[in-house]
Formats: sequence, structure tokens, C-alpha cells
Amino acid sequence: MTRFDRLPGTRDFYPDEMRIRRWIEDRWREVALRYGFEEYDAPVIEPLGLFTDKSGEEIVEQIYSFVDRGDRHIALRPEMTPSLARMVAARSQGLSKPIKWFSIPRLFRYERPQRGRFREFWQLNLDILGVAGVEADAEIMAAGVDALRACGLNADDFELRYSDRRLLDAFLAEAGVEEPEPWVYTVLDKIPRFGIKPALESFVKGGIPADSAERIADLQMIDRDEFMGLPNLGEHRDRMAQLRSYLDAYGVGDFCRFDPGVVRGLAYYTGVVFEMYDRKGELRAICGGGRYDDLLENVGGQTLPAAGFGLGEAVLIELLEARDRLPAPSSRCEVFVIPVSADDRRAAIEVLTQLRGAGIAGDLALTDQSVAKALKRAAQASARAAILIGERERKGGHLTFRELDTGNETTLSVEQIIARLIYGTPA
RNA sequence: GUGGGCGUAGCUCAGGUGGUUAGAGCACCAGGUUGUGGCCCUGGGGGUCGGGGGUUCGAGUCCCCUCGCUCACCCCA
Repeated sequence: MTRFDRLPGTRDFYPDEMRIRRWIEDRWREVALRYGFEEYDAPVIEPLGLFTDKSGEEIVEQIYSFVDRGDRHIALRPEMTPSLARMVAARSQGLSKPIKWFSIPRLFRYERPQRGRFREFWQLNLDILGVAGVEADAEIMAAGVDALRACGLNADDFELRYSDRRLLDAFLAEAGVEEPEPWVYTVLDKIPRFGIKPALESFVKGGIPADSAERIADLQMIDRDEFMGLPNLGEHRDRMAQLRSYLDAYGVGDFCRFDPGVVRGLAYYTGVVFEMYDRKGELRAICGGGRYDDLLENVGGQTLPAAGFGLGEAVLIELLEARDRLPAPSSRCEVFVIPVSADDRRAAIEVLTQLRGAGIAGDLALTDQSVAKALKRAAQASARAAILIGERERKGGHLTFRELDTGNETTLSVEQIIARLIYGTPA
């Protein structure tokens, strides 16, 4: 028990956990780069107004904020999109379109922590700006699926459910609800969790006629083919069909399902919206995203169509754990150098330095100890090999190279060892 | 903010109806002699039993308060 505990909702990343976080981030980065996205970052602290302007004052309750010595209202960023919008808006004239950027930001939200949700966490954020068509939506959806696939998850583990706000709006209009206010989406979004009854009450309370309310509340129950068969969906139906064909072309069709029930509670979405969930439905959403064509204009830039998603590391780790897919810990170093006695230490350091100079990860015992003990250390550090340096080796001008998994020992020069570690065992 | 569950060693947990210096396994450290590991054997360090108060001759155990963690709700950008 130390004098200070961790703050609520924060995590210590001991090497075991850090390895896993780094592994995930490496995979995300690899996928983003493979899809042609460029990495960016922004300050962790931003003006509080950057977030309140977009989401309203009540969001302040969920933001870590403080006043600095210059009387500035500062926020620890709770999301990345406003920073992205600010950066792009500041240079929108000079940036060639489409803009394909990604980031793996550290974010903070002042919420009650619970399973898969912390106050400090990381997200993969991936956005395309400057493309109005579903081509961009399909590209980011495919990248999102691959970001999870790269972590060892497959179509049995998770799925992506998508819909389109415009399609939804057409459906609502057809039911007699024209230009719905944002709260209508929020209520619709909650039907799967709380059922139709409270939704109907909310709709009626909000001034929607009872017959319209019943029809739109039906959204979550409606079959998707039946939904697509509804009249007056026009171009929106065609857009969904096109999106579908692209997703198939990307090879992610098995992961994706059209689901008119996907609404997203958030007000700023304007088009295609999607979420990724574990198939068993045990965990909260792993990822949420969609099209937000008006946001950049709202933060003061020029109009620029945009689509993107945020994919959190917390739920992903939960899912990997639940499916027993967490990666095995990787070895700390390849080779462990063992001076047989204190007199051999200088020579051991020189050999190790040569190995490190050749780009090989190597370690040595920093205290004098028996060869037996040192080998035990080497095995614990899961090194591939140990190199023994004692009187014999120094006199003979060679080294004893011991493979730790087989116990095979050979006598080699430093150069031979380097070649062996880099190119593998010669045939 | 609301409700449930839980707080004993670094970790996982034992500790009937209150009773001597609070235990185990794993982990950690040191040995098992002088140049060969994972096993095994021996030994060791480490806990003001979350904190405070009360009842009692006596509290890890009972009562009250408090703090923390956790799960769910609200929210989820």
C-alpha cells in the first residue's frame, strides 16, 4: 500500500500490460498505413470551448477541465474529432483532398468507470475528409474491420452494423415525422435496450402523433428486406446497395450487416453511420463512426464532407481476453551474455556492445553470479541464446554459444554469432 | 448522481458460533560451493486484516461511520 493510489478510472501499464497495449497500437498503425492514411497528433490540452461549442455546455460535466495561470479554460481532450477539424480548418485551402489521416490519441473523460470504460483511454481515430460519396464510407469501414482483424479477431467474433441517417430520415418522413429533432435519434437508439414502450411515451411527449410514433418505433423490429422494400426511399436505397457492393469488393462482406436500427445517439452525424460489436453481444460497442458533413463548417472552416470512426482499446482488450486471443508475451531480448567470473566482465561487455551495434537486442547479468544462476536469468528473460565468456573463451579467441530451447552449444566467433542471429542457422 | 457486490501478503484466496506471536499456493529474494538454465530441496523478506470509532477481559471475525474498488443504471462525443 503506497501513500497515493491511482486516480479512479486510470490504469498502470506494467510491462505485461504495456506489451499488449503496444501490440494493439502497432497493429492499428500498420493497418492505417496500409490503407494509405497518414498519422497526425494534436495537443492533449485544448481550449474548453473547442468541445463545448460542438456539444453544448452540459458536456463540461464529462470533461476534465481547469483554469490555467493565464485564466484560460483548458480541457483534457475527450475526443479527437474537434482537434482534427481545427487542424484541417486552419489549412483546408492548402491540403490536397482527399485528406486521409489517422491518430491514436490518449483521451480523457470524467465518467464513472466501469467494465471497458476508463477515464483515460486510447482510440484509433481514422477519417477521410473531402469525399462526399460512399466510396469514403466503404474505405473507412473496411479499414475499421481490418484494424480488428489484424488483432486476431474474425467474423465469428465481431460484426459491423451500418445504416444511413438519410435513409432513416426518409423513413421518418414517410411516417409523418419531417426534419426530426436530435432527441428523436437518441430515443430510437435506445429502443434495443429499453424496449418500445418508453420510446412511445417519449415520442408522444415530444409532440409526435401517436400513429406516427408507432410506425417509427417499429424501426427496431422491422426486417431489413422489408425495410428496403418500403416506398419513397429512392436514392438512399441505391446508395446502400452501392455501399454493400463496395464492402463485398473489400472482402469484408462477412463482417458487415445493414441494420436500420443503427442510429447513433450523436447529433452531428449526417449520413452513413456504423458500429462494431462483439457477436455475442456481451460488451459495449467497440467502435462507432459515420459521416459528419457539416462539422467542419461549424468549427469555422470551409464546408468539407467527412467520415470517420473512433475505435477504443478498452473494449477491444476485453473482447480479446474473453475470446482468449491476447497475444503471448514476446521475448525481451534475443541473447544473454554471461561472464563466467568477474574478470570476464569487460570482455563480455565488449561482445555485447558488438552485438547491440549490429542491431541485436542483448542483455547481461549486472551482478556477479554463478553461471547456473545467470542461465536461469537468461531463460526467464526468454532469450533465444546465451553466450558464455570465461577464461577458455578468452584464451581460445571464440565464444560459447548456447541455444536455450535446445541446449545445443557451439563454439563461434562474434561475427558468426551475429550472422547466425540475424540470418538464422546456416544450412 | 442512483443502486448491487466486494475490501486479509505483489497476485489468487483460507481464516465454523469473537480466543494465544494471522495462514497457504503462486510470485519475489538467498542458498543447494568454486563454468551450464527451466524441475526439485532448504531458508528468507513482506500484511497497523482499507481507515476510524464502538461493544468486549479479548475483534480479521459483531455493531456504527467512513474511504476505496468493482458491476450495473444515467451518459457514452
